[in-house]
Amino acid sequence: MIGLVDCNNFFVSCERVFRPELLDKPVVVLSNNDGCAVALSNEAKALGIRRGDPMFRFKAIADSNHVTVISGNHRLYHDMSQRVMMTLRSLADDIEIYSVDEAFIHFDIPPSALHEYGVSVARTVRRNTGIPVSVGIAPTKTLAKVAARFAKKYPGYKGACVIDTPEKVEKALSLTDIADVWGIGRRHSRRLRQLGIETALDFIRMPSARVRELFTVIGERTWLELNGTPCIADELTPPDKRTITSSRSFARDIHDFESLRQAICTFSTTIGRKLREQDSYALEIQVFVATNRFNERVPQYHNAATRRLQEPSADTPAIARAAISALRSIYREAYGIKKAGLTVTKLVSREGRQPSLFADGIDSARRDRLMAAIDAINSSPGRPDAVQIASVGSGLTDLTRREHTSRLFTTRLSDIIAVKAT
DNA sequence: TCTGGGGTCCTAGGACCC
DNA sequence: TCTGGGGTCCTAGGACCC
Repeated sequence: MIGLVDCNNFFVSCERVFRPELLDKPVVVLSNNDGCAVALSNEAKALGIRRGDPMFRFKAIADSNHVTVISGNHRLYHDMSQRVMMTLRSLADDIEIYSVDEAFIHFDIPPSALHEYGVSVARTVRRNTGIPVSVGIAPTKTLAKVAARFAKKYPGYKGACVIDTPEKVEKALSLTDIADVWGIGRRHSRRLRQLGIETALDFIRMPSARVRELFTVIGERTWLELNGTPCIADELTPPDKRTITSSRSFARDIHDFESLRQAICTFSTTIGRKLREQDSYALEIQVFVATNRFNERVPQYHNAATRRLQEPSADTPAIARAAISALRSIYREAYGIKKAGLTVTKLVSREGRQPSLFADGIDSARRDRLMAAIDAINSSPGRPDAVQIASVGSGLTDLTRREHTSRLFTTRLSDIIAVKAT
């Protein structure tokens, strides 16, 4: 048996830990630029606001219902995530971190004690971190996801639902809409509905060959998992990323090259740090720019350019230089750019790094030491951006909008809440 | 006026090899 | 007039996830 632990309304719950006055109130956490709803409390969902809705469209509802809207504070959420995962590690034999708010847990518990175990996991995470979670326990990961949905939906489960018999599988799948199955997205669920498949139970009764024909081996894997055959491998140590992207939409259309250049340098800084964190080196970079696809009144332009680095690199200035060169080749004065980004690809490990025959004058060992020194300074508490490359300039601060910020309750000394005023 | 960011995997088709 | 068989690698596009 495997367990799935899923944090309820995670970003909203993080904010509520430090602002308990928001409990039982409608709360929405926004994406970059305060653009879209990315997390909602149950009370906000009940008002009809949906994940992904743009703010300008639900603003009237939010204003008239006293909805608290908060700009995303991802450093806080990341820190809270680590606290949740640390607690899970103490409760399970092994954990697989699946996303910022979800983890699979492995354990050795007798069948009769599974529900009690799940309840205690939920209770302990809540007590240690303040974050409410739902626990699903079942023979496969996809079924554990189904179980966790029931645990979240029905308070009677006390936070944990176990699916451990064929009868329970059948009951649960008959009550699960096909669109709510992990691995079945919008397109596939629409296709399945056209074929008369409404529930997960209808789906597992299809012939597997038919499923494979329609949805390839991925769909077949979901079918097998729902039928009780585990097909999703355990990943106890997460594999290195194969591509790394940093990108942003801007609050307005950007018409000057200099602002874009500073944005690209900021993306290079983020990507350089992430490459070094996993000890990878990139051989290729791609820059893209795009106009506002929602605004039909402005001329549209999308373009991307690729550069190959002289040798595999995790050196922020080297990446930034190549990225600026690529940006220059696709920048067109006539267009207002709404979104831009940088991706590094063809990543290799330290051992796989082959120096260039022609890269004269690059002392990569020296550059590595410089980057390591910068990373060491920037990772000291409270100073994430202490040392920057100068070409970052003012970075993204003037280009993006955050009007409803919350505090860095857990990572900045001056933001820690006072329990009692002195 | 205002619409997010970061990933993975699979497949088909083209280029190329012997 | 008639034009093979078997393979790899890469990329773009489409699907999915959080």
